[in-house]
Amino acid sequence: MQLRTLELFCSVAEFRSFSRAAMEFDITQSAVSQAMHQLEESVGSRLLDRSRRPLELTAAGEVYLAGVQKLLRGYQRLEDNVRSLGGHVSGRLTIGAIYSIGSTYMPAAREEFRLRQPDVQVRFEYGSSESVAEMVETGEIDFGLVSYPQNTRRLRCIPWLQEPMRVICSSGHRFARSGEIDLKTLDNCELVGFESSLRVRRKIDGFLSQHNVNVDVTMEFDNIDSIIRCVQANSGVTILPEAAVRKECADGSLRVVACKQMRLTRPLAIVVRKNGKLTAAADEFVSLLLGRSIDSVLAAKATGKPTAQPSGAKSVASESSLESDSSRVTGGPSVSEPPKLARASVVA
Amino acid sequence: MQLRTLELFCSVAEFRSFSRAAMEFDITQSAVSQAMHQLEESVGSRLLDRSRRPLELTAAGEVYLAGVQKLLRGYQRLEDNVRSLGGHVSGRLTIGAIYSIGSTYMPAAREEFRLRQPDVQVRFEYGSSESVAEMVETGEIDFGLVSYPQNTRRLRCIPWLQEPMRVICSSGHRFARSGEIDLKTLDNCELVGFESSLRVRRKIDGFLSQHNVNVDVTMEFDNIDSIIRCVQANSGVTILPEAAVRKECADGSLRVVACKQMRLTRPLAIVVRKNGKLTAAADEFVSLLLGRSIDSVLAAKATGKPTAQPSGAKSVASESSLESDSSRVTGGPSVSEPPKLARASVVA
DNA sequence: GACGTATTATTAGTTTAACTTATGGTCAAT
DNA sequence: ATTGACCATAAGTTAAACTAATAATACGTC
Repeated sequence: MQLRTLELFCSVAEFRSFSRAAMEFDITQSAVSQAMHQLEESVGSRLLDRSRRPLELTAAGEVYLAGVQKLLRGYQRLEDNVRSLGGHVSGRLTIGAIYSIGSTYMPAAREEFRLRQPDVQVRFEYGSSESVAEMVETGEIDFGLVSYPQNTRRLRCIPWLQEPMRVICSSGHRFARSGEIDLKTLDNCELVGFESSLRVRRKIDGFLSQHNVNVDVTMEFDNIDSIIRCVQANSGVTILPEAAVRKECADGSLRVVACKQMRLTRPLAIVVRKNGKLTAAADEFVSLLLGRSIDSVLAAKATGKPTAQPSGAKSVASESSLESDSSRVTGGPSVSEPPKLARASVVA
Repeated sequence: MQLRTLELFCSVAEFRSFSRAAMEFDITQSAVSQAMHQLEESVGSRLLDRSRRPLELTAAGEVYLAGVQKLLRGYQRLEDNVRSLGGHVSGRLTIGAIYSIGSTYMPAAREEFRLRQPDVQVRFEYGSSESVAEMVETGEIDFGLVSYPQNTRRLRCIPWLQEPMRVICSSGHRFARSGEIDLKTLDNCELVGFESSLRVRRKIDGFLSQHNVNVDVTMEFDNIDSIIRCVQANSGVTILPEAAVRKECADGSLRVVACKQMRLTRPLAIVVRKNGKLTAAADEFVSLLLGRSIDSVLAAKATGKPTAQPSGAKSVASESSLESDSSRVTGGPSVSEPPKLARASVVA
């Protein structure tokens, strides 16, 4: 008897429907039907009366439901107890990330995680969003960090950050000396940019043409690091997520050009397998990133209600300068310290 | 999380050994190792300290053990409750049996079972011991009833009856008029018997030659029914399980010839898959046959202790005339009524 | 009462998870 | 140090769970 089957039964009882329970668990109705049959066979008596719509619990079903709910709550408490008692989590943890996330957020996240869970060996794998997703699917990595997330049959994407995209120029560029610019200023400008095959490029192109701005992308790269070095070397201009150039802004080699109309964000997400729970270590890391338990996120998705962030729990994002106001986005060397991770509350 | 994994953990904790727990569950040590690793990962902390021999529970492990034990007991109680509350068991039940068991014991067993569980549709499949075992393995039948049981990698045989073998003759044979005979009387006798390829035949041959009795098997058959008809038609002699000829003894066409030295039994067994629990219906039927819960039998096997039969619980065997004393095994028409099934207590 | 819609059941084929086999590494006792 | 009992790990196999497609069934509607 699978513990999950018991949860499934509770869900069925709650919704009075196989199909809706199936949705909640991201499996097919057929799977639910089979599981419930198996459950009834194992218990030895009918639990559900399917002869009416919506279905009803039998007397035995009611008793069983009450018992199972109590049991599951008990197990949940036990697990929490033991987890806190064991204190530290052990094992290995492998995380996949796209290059830009890896170099931007992971150093701080890794450091903070090391403090919390010193016995977990963390390893990173870098690649494109696609290859990261694939690695999640094959189980090569525990979870992935990607941009422009896409759910698939086996993968679920949990929204993480909306990175503001900014106009970036080298300190030698004329924009560096101008104050705030109008988006129109970019018209007919030469830009360093992403390869046209990348989703981020298409998003930027779409945004600019939407504002009737025509740009000339003279050099294309498939990763942020190359773009940065190119802009530095050639006194160029580009559009990048602000967080990616924090270091360069701090040392003065690049500038964020203030531009109020530049309202474009790059969505980042955590991608996990739909089936197969995360390891305890992975769970902790994700909680650290989100600033709250992953369970609360998934639960919110299921019920449709938005989840309030528990007080005192701050994510990587909330303390980084991502939601910076425009005063910080002027020509000057205004960018603050690298992102620090808040001590997020861990339990669900 | 599999409920079975939790039980496995309890077993590991009890024995302080992976290997012994593996034995109890009839799986390999490797499987236990993997399951415990998975459990630790899911719970999020080490439960076992493997760095000493014999292994010890960690602090977290102790807490977890206590909690899990309570939980499992709770679930067991819940299941019992619900089962009794649901009252009757439903579903289909398919039983496999060798011909002789089918015709001897099953009519009465089926009748008794119908009284207890009127909502279960029982169906029988007949075949040789081998083909029955195969059907159990493929899941074609819920369990099988065979003679000369043999455990395999996937099948477990639960001893059921030891059928006494008797010398049987037709009413016209000279033995029918003699009183008790000496085993030596059979020396150089013509016998109707089983095909030499059958295990039962080899057992009989072995027994007779052990007692220096030489017989001449003039006709061979692969099933009991044919032997019986042959003996009836040709005034022959044979050696058969007593229960198989009860009807023929009752109507006078055959006689059981008393013979004290004839100490040979044919073991019958219930054969089930090692993995995959029985359905509730199958469980009930097996309990009926054994006169006690199957769980008690398996538990006894695991601990090595013999299990006491609960008072008031009688099996098919205990009320049939299988353990007949020699007074009933004389030449006369002494055989009593067909086997009746005791109302066995059902719960574990 | 016939029909359409929404739901569960069933079957066959696929994917995932569990287990076995084989082998290597580790602890403790001799 | 050597041995023996024990647990870990990897690769391959078997069993369980799930999906996809389709049939059967309940209920509301005309």
